[in-house]
This record gives sequence, C-alpha cells and structure tokens, in this order.
Amino acid sequence: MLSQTTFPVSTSTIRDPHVRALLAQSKPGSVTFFPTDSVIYAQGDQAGPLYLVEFGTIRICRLTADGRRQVNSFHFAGDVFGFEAGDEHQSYAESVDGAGIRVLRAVDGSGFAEKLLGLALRGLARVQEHLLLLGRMNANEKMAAFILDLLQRQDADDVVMLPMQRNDIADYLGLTFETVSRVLRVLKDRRIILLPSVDRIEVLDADALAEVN
Amino acid sequence: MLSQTTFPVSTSTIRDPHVRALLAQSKPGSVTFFPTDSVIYAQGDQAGPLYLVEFGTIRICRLTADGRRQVNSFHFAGDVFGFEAGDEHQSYAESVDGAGIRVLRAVDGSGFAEKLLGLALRGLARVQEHLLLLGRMNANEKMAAFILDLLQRQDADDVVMLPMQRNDIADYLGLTFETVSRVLRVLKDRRIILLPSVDRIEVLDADALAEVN
DNA sequence: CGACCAATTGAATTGATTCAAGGTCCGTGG
DNA sequence: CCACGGACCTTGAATCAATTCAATTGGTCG
Repeated sequence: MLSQTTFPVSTSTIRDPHVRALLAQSKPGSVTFFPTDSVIYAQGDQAGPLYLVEFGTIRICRLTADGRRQVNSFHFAGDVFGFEAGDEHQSYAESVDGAGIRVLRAVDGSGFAEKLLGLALRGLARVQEHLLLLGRMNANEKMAAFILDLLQRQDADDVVMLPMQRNDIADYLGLTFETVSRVLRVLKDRRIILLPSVDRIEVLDADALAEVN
Repeated sequence: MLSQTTFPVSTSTIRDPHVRALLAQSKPGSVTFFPTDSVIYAQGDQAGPLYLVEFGTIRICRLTADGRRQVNSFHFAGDVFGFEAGDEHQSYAESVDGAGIRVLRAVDGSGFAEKLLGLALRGLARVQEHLLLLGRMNANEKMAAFILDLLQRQDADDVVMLPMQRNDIADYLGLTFETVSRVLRVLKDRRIILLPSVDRIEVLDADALAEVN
C-alpha cells in the first residue's frame, strides 16, 4: 500500500528549519489537491491537524458579521498553516490558485510542542508586523511592503509572481481592489516596477520600494 | 533571604488556566515597579524572559522608520507578555500607568513549551482578531469593539476603566486621538455610553455597541 | 466570435486627518 | 486657598486619501 503521494517527498526540499523539524516529528499524509477557491477548512470547523503547502497558494481569512473580508495571510509552498488556539477554527482557509496540501499529524510522545512553538511564535511576529502595516501605513506603503515581502518569500530579487487577484491583495492590505490597481499604476509611473502581465511584477528599484512615501 | 516580593503571591488570584499552568512551571522573580511611560524592554533587546503583570497596564508597541507608532496590545493584571520569535524583541513594552511586573523563568526539564504554546496560540488569535479590526472596520466600529473587549477583560458588565490615554487608544485602533475623541462623543450622543470622567466609560447599551455601524 | 470575469481608469463622494483654537484637569508654588 | 502652568482632551473647519459608483478595457475559454 505504498503510493507516491503518501511518501514525504517534499521533506528534502524544505528550507525552513522550523518546518523541517516539525516534519521530522510528524506523520505526513497524502497530498490533496484543492481547486481554485475551494475551502480547506471553514470557520467553526474542528481544529487540530496542521497543513503543509506542497504547491500553490492558500489564503487565511476572516469575515465581519456583514461580510467584509480580511485576508490574514497567504501561504506558499513549504509553509505550514492551520494552528489555532481553541479547538475551533476562527478563520477559514481557501485555495487561491489550485494548491496541493499535505496534512501533518503529530507522532506520539515526541516533542511536538517545542517544534510547533517555534512556528507559532514566528507566525505571531508576522502578524504583528502586519498590524503595523494595516494600522499605520498608507496605500502606497502597504503595496510596497507587500511586494517586498513577496520578493523575499519567493527568493527572487526582481520578479514577483502574483498568484492571487487584486481583490485578495486588497483584502490583505485593508484596501479596495481599485486602490490596489491605482497604486500599482503609481509605482509603475514612478519607474519603480514594471507590470509585464497582470500576475507579474518586475521590481526595477527595490530601494525605492522600501522608501515609498 | 526570603522577601515578600519573591513569593509568588499572585498565583492564587490568577484566573486564566494557561497562565496558572505556566506559573506552576516557572520560577517567579520579584515584582518590579515601572513608573508611567517607563520602558520594560526596548526594540532590539535580548528576548527570553516572560513577564507577568501584577497590577497596572502595559502596552506593546512598534514604530515605523519615520516614527509612527502602532500599539499591538495592552496587558493588564494577570496577563503574560514578552514572548518573541527570535532572540531579539521586535517590539517594545512600556508601562502605561505605573505597573508591577514579575519576571518568569522556566524551570529546567519541565514541559514549558506546551504551556507556552497555549499562550502563544491565544496571542495569535487575539492579534488576528485585531487584523480584522484594523483592516476592515471604520472608526466607530473600532471604538465599539475596543470598549467591548475591555468590558470583557475587566470582567465588568457596564463600567470600563481607561488607564491609557487617547493617544494610546488611537495608536491601538489605527486612528488619531482627535478621532477617538469624536467617536466617543458620537457614542455618547447616541446614548450608548456615558463619559463620567476622562478615564471611565459607562456602557448603557452593550447590544448597541456590538451593532454600531 | 461572443460571453464573462477581472482589471483599469475616471469622477464624485466621504470618512478620517490635519491644523487650529479652546477647555478641563491637576499639581505646584505663592 | 487660589492662581498659574502644563498636559491632555475636546471641538471646529478645511483638507485629503481612499472609497464608491460607473464606464471601459483586457484576457480567457467555450
């Protein structure tokens, strides 16, 4: 009963030491494919398992009572997501662009908590960074910070792929999709970026991005 | 060498099971008093110890390069703060109103990580909640949510004490202090709250608060 | 090709900020 | 005890950044 998908093929390609450590302590399940916009878990679902992104992009979101959406985070290949405080998810996870997800289950008796703590603390740091962005940055600064974050996470030094659409970016940055569009135009007009296609940004001047008004 | 302040007097009065569990696994130091606006730890300081608030209020903040401030959280008596991802604090902690802080150090060999994980995950949940507030709520909603949060955390059902000043609230909610002032006036005019003094809110209609436009 | 969905762009509006002027509170010293 | 000074808070008026509403363009897929 050995199938390819149950074998932890991804382990060797994971860079992040926290994730590597976690993988070593867990029993990876098979990879499941989630088509664009499909739900990985819903708000209110039982929490518990962790998820490893094998490929593709997922978004973690919350809704207000009247349906406004905040995208808390995006996760790419190699990222682990799904840990929650209580036994219920207060946010929901969706595939952005068709993503392969592997479920991770803790191996009994191992120091799983230590490994998970490292990831949780880093998640906390990320989110706190995002508080500063949402609370104290203007539209241009938000977009610039987003592009720089993607540059770094995609390990590229000038081309950023945008697997998510304007609406997702807007809900991540606390803007409207029209504003996202306009800000990109401003950055283009200032010769800081190029927009060769709708899902691709070429960064001409990363320093300028970091100093956008 | 037994002094009153080194004895963990607070343990018995702590409600939060996560904090109780953590206290049981740690060696509480003595209580230090931090006067108003004094720094508990600075950005860039070595991280490591955890801190338990004995009395008073503290704020956790971050600054942008040009000095804008985001208050990430407030902590009151019984709250634990100070955990960070790396070995350096990326935010700084200050006393808001004169606070007593006890340092907690892990006892060797105990399951400290498990205990800390619970707290970290809850912190994560809190911060994610705050993302929704900063990203998708208007000024009135932000203020209403803040008051309701304080109501709950102060375990009161109609009177909220505001140990922090307008500026702190503004930087917590991603507003200016003038807007905070104006929003409070709006809520007063709508007969949802009373403002018997500058550091005190009486909630007349908590349901209305939860439904503020 | 036509239909549909996403993205862009423009114009008008608005919510929050900025700038400016008072007001309140509180501690200190005459 | 009261006057003064300073810090914080409130309120008003003008401004501005971002949103809303509306139209158009672009891209993709049957």
